[in-house]
Amino acid sequence: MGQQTTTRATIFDVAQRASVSIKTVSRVVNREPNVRDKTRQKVEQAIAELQYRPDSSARNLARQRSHLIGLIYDDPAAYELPSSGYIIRMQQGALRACRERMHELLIHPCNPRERGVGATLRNLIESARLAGVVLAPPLSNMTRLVRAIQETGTPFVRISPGLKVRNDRCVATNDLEISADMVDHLASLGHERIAFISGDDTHLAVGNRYDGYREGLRRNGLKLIPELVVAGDNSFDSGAAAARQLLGLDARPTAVFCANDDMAAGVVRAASKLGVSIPDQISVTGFDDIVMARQMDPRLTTIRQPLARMTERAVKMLLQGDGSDLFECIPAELKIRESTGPAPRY
Amino acid sequence: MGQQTTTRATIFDVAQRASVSIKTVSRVVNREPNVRDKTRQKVEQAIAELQYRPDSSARNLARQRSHLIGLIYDDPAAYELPSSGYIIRMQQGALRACRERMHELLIHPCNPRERGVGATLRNLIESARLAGVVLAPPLSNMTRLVRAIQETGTPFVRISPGLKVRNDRCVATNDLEISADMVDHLASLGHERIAFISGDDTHLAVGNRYDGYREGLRRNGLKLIPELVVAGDNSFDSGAAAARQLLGLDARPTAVFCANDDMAAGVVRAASKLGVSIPDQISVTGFDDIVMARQMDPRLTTIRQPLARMTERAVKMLLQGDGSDLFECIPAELKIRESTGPAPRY
DNA sequence: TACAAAAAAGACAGCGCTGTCAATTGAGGC
DNA sequence: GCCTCAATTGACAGCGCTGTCTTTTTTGTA
Repeated sequence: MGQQTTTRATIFDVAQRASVSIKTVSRVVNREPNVRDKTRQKVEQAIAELQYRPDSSARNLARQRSHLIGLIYDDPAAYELPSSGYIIRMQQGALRACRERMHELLIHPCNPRERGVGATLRNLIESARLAGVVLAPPLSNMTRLVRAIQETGTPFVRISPGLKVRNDRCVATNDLEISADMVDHLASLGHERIAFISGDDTHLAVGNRYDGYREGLRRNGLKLIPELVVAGDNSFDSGAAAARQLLGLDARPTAVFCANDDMAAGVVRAASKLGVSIPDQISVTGFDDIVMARQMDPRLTTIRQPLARMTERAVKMLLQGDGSDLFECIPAELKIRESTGPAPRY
Repeated sequence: MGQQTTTRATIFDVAQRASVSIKTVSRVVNREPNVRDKTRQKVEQAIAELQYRPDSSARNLARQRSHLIGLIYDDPAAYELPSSGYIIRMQQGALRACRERMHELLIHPCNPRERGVGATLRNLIESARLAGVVLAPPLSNMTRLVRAIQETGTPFVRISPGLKVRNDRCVATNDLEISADMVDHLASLGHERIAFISGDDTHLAVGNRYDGYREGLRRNGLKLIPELVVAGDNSFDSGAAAARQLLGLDARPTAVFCANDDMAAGVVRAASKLGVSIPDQISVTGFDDIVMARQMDPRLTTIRQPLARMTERAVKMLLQGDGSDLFECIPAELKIRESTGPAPRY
């Protein structure tokens, strides 16, 4: 229809067309108060006619901060981790909140072992003048990084397992509690010899899961049997190896609680190779609810962290403005499926 | 150490400290020519002392474009797709190139079925003044979206399977050719009855895979047997269903080529439930090389698309400046593993 | 030593918006 | 109708940088 001027309309063009000052246009665009209805309409019409879109760069410069939220997480490329689901879910939540608040999401995977990450991070945050930063685990528990971000003075929220509150904003989940609940579930099925395969403990989360396991045993009147606690490294293979070890025991466990789903998948594989049937002879549970958990046979009983809701909440905290909410816990969920069943009778 | 002034250093502060004009500082920062070595050093020292970081907003405003690259892809949240690995790999490649070129990556999943996506996209691109846009499949083949982006006049590159070149920049992969290669592989193992499970064809890619399958049959002197071509929908379950159908045939196929790994996993599951052993009784191949492909038992023979390298290349094209490269094809790779073996003798 | 030409450095006007504060208008009370 | 006060609206100075054009300095040459 209308002829496209070669240059984009600016706030000035709109003001002229609506016969008001640019400040009034600014008020309308930013939904500021003190604009008469009739004026607003005039302006809105001019905006529509000119297809005016505020220029973020100019706005950012004037406001002294951008409309960008940074999501910072452990770079999977640095390790070959199959953690894509984890990351995607966090991105999804953050994106939801960003959209709602008219912000955009900048993703910034980073390798914490690299020299100078702190400086790089500071540089990004300061030069882009990020409106806020969400720091995902396990980075959220690395003092060096947290400090680097603090130094910029930019608002940030840590996504953190566990409850370690500091003086900054944090969204957590009840991973310790829910791990104990998983033990409850197993205990209620009659299991007494419940093994635990732990993971790589750079993830603080993993420690919490173990603590939850112990808490679960305690409150179900079960005692911790040292030989049933095996160290894994979060990988499928380490799960399989741990399973072989556990299944070789004279007194086998009747259930295995794995600190993550990958290891649980390894356990399932190893068990089926050894002809041990799940859940008839041994129950297996994981943690994370990765996509594969629903595609395994049997489908894996596991724990689903509310990752998307956590980052969504985090971004909202950031954009709320008031530093009110300092801490929030969003509960994880037990997903009971077919890999757990009644304890076998001997 | 040094006292932190409460406000950040600006280019003006640096200029003053180095006793030069702001323009000279700008030249140094942007590596422009015509700066004497001695001057440069003076400026660099001042920059270091003041911890000066150029303000992107100001720079973007002056330059009339941002340092942001937009990566636009099909929103997995809109479908419950387990496509996270696919997305992460594309992000990784784009991020690599962005870092190298001092740009940042904005991710923008979008649901093409939604009303007004085009407008939203235009709005994003224009108001953020993106430096460039990378459009991932299957969006890269949707005329409506491509047109919306074209209208903004912002440089963009389509990541596309197949070779359908238009007049814009595009990074492709040889999915048709490599699919035919997969058939070569099966044929070389003695297979003659090779089934194909197709996927959802909103992904143009899927059509190419089927074409490649047919091409492969042709060049190996095998004829297409209609009852061996079954429609799936890219899901695990549809793969399993298709497998049951194929295995129920009087004249079973000895190999199944699935248009993606999820379906292949479904096939493997269904086969093992039916007591059909892989690869002894039937060979199975997939497409995508998802993480699970390496964790299945047997590990899945499949095709790996160079997703990361494709987006990396795309971003580089964008930032190259010269509109030279219009089309580039990066070859996919055959990953031969244990799910394929010699055809059974009857 | 002098002079033209090239190289280096600077001056300054924007880029398109928001924030502050001043000016104008409208409403209500007398 | 006039005055006061609050509600609206406008004027204008930045925000921190880059692009263009001008001025100054240096280099090469006769």
